[in-house]
Amino acid sequence: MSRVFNTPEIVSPGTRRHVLDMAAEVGYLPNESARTLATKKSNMVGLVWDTDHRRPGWRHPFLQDILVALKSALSAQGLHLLMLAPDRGAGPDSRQRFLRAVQRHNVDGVVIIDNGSRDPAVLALVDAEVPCVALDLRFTGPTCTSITSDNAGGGRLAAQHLIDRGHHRIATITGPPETWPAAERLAGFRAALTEAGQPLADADIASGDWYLDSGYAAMKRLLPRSPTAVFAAGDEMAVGAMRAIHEAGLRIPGDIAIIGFDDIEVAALVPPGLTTVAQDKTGIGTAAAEAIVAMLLGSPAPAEPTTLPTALITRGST
Amino acid sequence: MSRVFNTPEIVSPGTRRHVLDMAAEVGYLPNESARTLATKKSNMVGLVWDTDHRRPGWRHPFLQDILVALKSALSAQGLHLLMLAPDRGAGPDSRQRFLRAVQRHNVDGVVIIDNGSRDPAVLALVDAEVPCVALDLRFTGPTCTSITSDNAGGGRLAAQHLIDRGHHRIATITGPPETWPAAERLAGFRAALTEAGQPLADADIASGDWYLDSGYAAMKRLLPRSPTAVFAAGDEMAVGAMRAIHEAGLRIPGDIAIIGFDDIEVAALVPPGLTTVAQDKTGIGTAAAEAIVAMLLGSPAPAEPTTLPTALITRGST
DNA sequence: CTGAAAGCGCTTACAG
DNA sequence: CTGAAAGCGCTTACAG
Repeated sequence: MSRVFNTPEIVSPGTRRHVLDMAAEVGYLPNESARTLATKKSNMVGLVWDTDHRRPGWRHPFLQDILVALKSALSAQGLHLLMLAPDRGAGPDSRQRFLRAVQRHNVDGVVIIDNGSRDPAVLALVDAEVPCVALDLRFTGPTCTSITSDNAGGGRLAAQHLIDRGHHRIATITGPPETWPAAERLAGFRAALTEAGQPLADADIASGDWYLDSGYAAMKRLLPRSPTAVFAAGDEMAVGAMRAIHEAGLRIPGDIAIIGFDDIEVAALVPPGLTTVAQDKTGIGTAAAEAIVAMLLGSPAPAEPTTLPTALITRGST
Repeated sequence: MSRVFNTPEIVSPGTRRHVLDMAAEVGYLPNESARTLATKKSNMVGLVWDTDHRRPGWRHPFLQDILVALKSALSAQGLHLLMLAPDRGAGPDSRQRFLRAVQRHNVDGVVIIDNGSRDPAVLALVDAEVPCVALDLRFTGPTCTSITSDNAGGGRLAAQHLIDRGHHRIATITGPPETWPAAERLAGFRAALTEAGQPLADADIASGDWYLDSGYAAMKRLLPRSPTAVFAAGDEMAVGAMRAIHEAGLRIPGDIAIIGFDDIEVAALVPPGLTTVAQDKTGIGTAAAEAIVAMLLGSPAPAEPTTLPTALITRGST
C-alpha cells in the first residue's frame, strides 16, 4: 500500500514493517508515470534554455556553472530537470510550444534561462500561471519570479573602481539596451559617475550584443573619444575591446584601463588579467532551485526579484 | 481514439477528419504520463552528467557545446532530455542510483557524459542493458556504444605539425593516463614521432588532470629537459603550460612552441593564440543523439565507437 | 474499419 | 487503522 511510503504516520508499526520488508525483498520501485498520472505532479522541473532558432542555444560561458548548481540543488530535493524540447504539435499556435510540453509532461515548475528577448512562448507560461523562475529576465506574475545579480550595484562597483584609480575620461560598452541586465548595469554605472561629479556623456556609450566581436567594434567607435578607462558590461565584450585597444597601439592599463563584468574563465587568462565585476554563478543556480522549490511547496512567488551580490575582482587591466 | 494519432492509416478518412476536428477544437493534448504508463516508453532520454560528489559537475568548457547540440538533435526527434538526479532511495545499493532513476521514469535511453572514471553506478546501466551512449568513455555491451573524437588521429596531427616545424626536442603533457582520450592521444602522438625516427623519451612525458593548474605544474617538470616544443593533450593544460613557460622567461613560440587539444574558446584568446587540435563538439553532440535514436528504433549498438575527425588549427603558439 | 473493455501502476476517498 | 474499489488518461488486443 502506498500509505506506507506517503503517510507512514497513519499506518501501524506492524504492517509498516511488514510492507517495507516485502518491498525491500522484491526491490520495489514506485513508477513515476503512474504516480504522475494519479497526482498530476511529476517531480520534474522544466528548463527552457533556448528560444531562438537562429542561434544554437544561448552560449554564455557561465551558463554551465549556473546549470550545474541548479541541477545539484534540485537533485538534493529529489527533483529532476527536464530540458524542454519545444512542442511543435498540432495547432499553429507556436506561442504555446513550451506550455504544451509542460502540460503534456505535468512538469511542476519551470526555470527560464533565456536570451533576453521576451519570447511569446515564454510569456505563455507566465500567463498560464505555471510556477516559474526566470534568470536575468524581469518576469512577474502570480506564479513567476526572477533571479539576477545585483547588476546596478555591480555597475556602481565598476564606476567607483575607475574613479578611485583617478580616471576622468571614462567610457562604457553596454549590452543590448533593451535587456534588463544591460540597463541595470548602465544605470548603476552612470549613477555612480554622476554622484562623483563626472556624468557620462552619451557619446561615451557604445552598445554591443554581449559577444566578443561586438566589444571589438564598440571599442573602435569609442577610441576617437580617447577615454582613459572603459567599463564593458560583459567580459566577452571586454576581451574584444582589449583587442581593439591593442590594435590601436595602446597599452593596457597604461593608456586605457578596462574593467569587465561576469568573471568568466578567460578573464583570468587574458593578459594582463581582466579586472571585472564577478557574478555569483553558483549562487544564482542555487537561488533558482530554492525559489522553484519554495513555490512548489506553496509559497507565493516573490514579487521582487532575488538579487545576488556582485564582487569586484582586481587584476592587471586597471 | 488514439488510433487516429498513432496509426492513422488504419482509420477511415471520414472519422479521422471528425476526430481531428474535435481534438483541435477542444485543444486536446495527449498526456505523456498516461502514455508512458501504458507503453513503457517515455520519449525521454536520460543524461548522466556528474557522478563525482567532490567536484560540482564536470566543467570542461566545451561540455556546453556538446550539450546544446545534443539537446537540439534530440528535440528534432521530439525527445526530451532528462538530467538524472541520482536516486538515493531505499536500499543501500548506491550502485543502482542511476538505474533506479531510469527505471522509475521509464527513460528510453541514456547519454553518459562522465568524468572518465568508471563509476559503478554507470556500469550498472550497462549491465541492466539500458540503451546508452557514452561520450569519451569506452563502454561496450549489447546496448551500449561510445562516441569520441579521433584522439589517436589528433595526436598524430599534433606530432606531424611539430615535426614539420622542424622540432627535435619534443615533450608532452598528457591527461590522466587511465583515461581513454588521454591514452589515445598519447598513443597517436608517440606513434607518429616514432615513425618519424624521433621516439618520445619517458622523461619527456608528464601528466596532468586536464585542468589548468596541472598543466602549469607539468610544464615546470618538463622545463629542465629544455624541449623546443610541447604537445599538451588539452587546451586548459596548454594554457597553464604557457604560463609556466612565460614565468621561466621563455618566449612562445620562439623558445618553446606549444600545441593543445580541444579548441576551447580561450585557445583563440590567449596570446599569441594557441595552435590546437580541434574537436568537433557539435558533431559529438549530434552523433550522440543519432546513436541513441537509432538504438531506440531497434538498431543494435555499434560495437565500435563512433569516431569524429579532428582538425589542426594553427595559431601563433607554434 | 470501429466500438467497448481491460490494463498499465499509482493515489485517494470510502467503507469497514 | 486497513481492505477493496474507483479513477488518473492513455494503448492495445478483442469482438463486432
